Amino acid sequence: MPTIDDSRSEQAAPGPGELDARKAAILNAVVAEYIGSAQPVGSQHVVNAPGVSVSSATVRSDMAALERDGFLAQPHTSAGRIPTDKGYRFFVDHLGYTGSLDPEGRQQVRQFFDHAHGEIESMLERTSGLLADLTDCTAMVVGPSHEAAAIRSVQLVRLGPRLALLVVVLADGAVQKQSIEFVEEVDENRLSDAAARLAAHALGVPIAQVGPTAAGSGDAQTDAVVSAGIMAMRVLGTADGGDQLFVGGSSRMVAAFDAVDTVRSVLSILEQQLVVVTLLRDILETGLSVAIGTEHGVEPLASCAIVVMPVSVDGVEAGTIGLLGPTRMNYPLALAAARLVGDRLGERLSESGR
Amino acid sequence: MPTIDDSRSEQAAPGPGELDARKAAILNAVVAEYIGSAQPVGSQHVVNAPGVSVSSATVRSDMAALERDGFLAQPHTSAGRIPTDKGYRFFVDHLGYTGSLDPEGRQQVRQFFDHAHGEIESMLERTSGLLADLTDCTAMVVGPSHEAAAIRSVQLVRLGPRLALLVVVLADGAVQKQSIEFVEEVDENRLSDAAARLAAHALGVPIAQVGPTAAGSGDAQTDAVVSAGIMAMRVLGTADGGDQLFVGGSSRMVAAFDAVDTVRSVLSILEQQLVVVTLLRDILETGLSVAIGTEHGVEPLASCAIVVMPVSVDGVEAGTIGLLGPTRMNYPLALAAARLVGDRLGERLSESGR
DNA sequence: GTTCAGCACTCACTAGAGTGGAGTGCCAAC
DNA sequence: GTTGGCACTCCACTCTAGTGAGTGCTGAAC
Repeated sequence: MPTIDDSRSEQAAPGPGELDARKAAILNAVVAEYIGSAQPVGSQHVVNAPGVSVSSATVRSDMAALERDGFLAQPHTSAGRIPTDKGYRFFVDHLGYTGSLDPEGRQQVRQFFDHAHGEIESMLERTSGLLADLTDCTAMVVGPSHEAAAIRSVQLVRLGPRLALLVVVLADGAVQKQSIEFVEEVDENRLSDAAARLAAHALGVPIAQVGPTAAGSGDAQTDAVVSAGIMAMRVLGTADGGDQLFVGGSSRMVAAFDAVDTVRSVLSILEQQLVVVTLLRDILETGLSVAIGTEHGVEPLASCAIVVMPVSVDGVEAGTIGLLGPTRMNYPLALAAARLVGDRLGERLSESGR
Repeated sequence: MPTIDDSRSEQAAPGPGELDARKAAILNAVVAEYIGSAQPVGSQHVVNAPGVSVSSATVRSDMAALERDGFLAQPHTSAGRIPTDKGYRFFVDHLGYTGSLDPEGRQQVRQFFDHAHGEIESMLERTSGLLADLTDCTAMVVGPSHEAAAIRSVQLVRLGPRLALLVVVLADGAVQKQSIEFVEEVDENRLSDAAARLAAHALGVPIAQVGPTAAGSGDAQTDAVVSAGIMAMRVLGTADGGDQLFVGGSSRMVAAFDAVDTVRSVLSILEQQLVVVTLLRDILETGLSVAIGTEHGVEPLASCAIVVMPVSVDGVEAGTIGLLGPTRMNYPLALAAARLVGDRLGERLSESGR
């Protein structure tokens, strides 16, 4: 459909939803400036941008066209333009260069991962802080899902006469627990018998695929303990409890909006783990790496944009990184930071256990 | 200096730092109204308060005296008065009735603990949400310290040729883990030997009191694993990692202050686990249950007040509840909520394991 | 000497008028 | 299609009263 024309620039023929090269340049310039200044951008500010070598009058007529097409909006007549969600969308879709972080940022990331230590949870927590620092956004880090991790150890630890703790260790180093209450006292022998049978039933099996029943032993009480243990494992295997969320730099949302109500509702969303985890997963599933405005469907975040980046551990998409900011966030920076940190984090998580 | 007069009311002789009955009533009325309205309180608003049956002119002269003594302040001449930190301090110190929650609140607490279930972490997390709901403050819940809990189980789970995970289960149901990396490959026998010796060394001992060394076995590699395991346990036993903090309702700080900067700095404090935990501990140690303004010494929280309440598990102070709000927070409500929820939570944590 | 009505005064807050300036849309000329 | 010029729009800011809640002071009453 696009025809090659004779122009010296790579001016694509504007198809539906497309823009000619100059309009695209103007739109990009408006978005870039608005991201920096948060002020409506006038035609005069754009004339010197690369790809725009025309007068301000021409820019104005192009801007009017961009407004007609829904890429820009005017707060009021006689004000400059601000991008619409559609405008931001075009901007991120046409980010030509896959930008990389500035040297200081790369240095910071390198230092972080050189000195990173400790258990996975604390590392993810600190990663969220790093990302928030780099991008001035709120960072969300979802830990690797344990669904696929094989069970390495199953143990029943007595806590009281009728209470025990099921402790499951997974191949990826995660430890999960679930307390089990018995209807009647269980003696030591039966408990260790049950533990042995649970181990036999579940060792090597991914936690999400633990079967519902195991062969009976003849002893009713032991059987009861075993089936309680299996039930507990199946509870652990369901997704809800498995995903850990770490949110860093939520205070950075305070300065992002003028309206106090907006800040408040955004922060309360961030307090709801399940909502955030689901949101990130949904965005990832649609194949996007950026969700702008209402694209994700969570209404209180309508004035926000979210950058998501999967984290691959041993080649499998395991965790997720998310960056939350106002729609006028610095997309190139956010994307670059998410990509770099995501890659490094994935490498780091892959190599542990070698 | 102050003389006892013939008054029919139980006017106490105002000692140093004390106030006569009417001034106290006026101060309390000002604080109470300011908490509700967040507006400077004029003399006219106070004349009908209990204990103040004088004209506004008299109230004015008393207010002037209260201002001289540092209990009240004026934003500017010809404005009403607002309480100073000292004024709030007097107010909370003389809260006559140990108020209790309103019926709906009590109902909410009852329902919560009737339906509370799941592991301790998620319960504490949800408790922080409950407290935030009840008081409209930000709630902080510090989980029971595990220092005194005896070790019930020690296990070494292999994750890789040179990597194992130390899993320690404590009597209170907590599970802690620490990964251990070996300099050379360790075979299965040595690993289980080491695990057995670690268990023998540590079982029944509180995690914070695990001894530094255990008897050697003669086999150098096993000894190395054992001592690595002991080291790991001692790391787990140090306080830092042990205290878990759950913060709920941080979005409620947004509306508490006019200044965006204040909100931002308060929220960034809340992101620093260690700072918050230390802060709560410090306040508790001074014996206060309320720290107002600068009393706690954390500068960014100078316009905040903090209500703390220890949580007793089995008669021992184990966890802590904290409520953070602006200095003009609703102290009676916050104190009542913290006390009730703290008590119920303590009961709940005590009974588990029976 | 404590209380109180009266009074003059203070000062944030609000509304309205005026002004400057950034920005637009339109148009005729190139 | 592009451009300089021009009239117009409208926000943001300043300035100026006017308003009203609230104060401090004073002198008289109890």
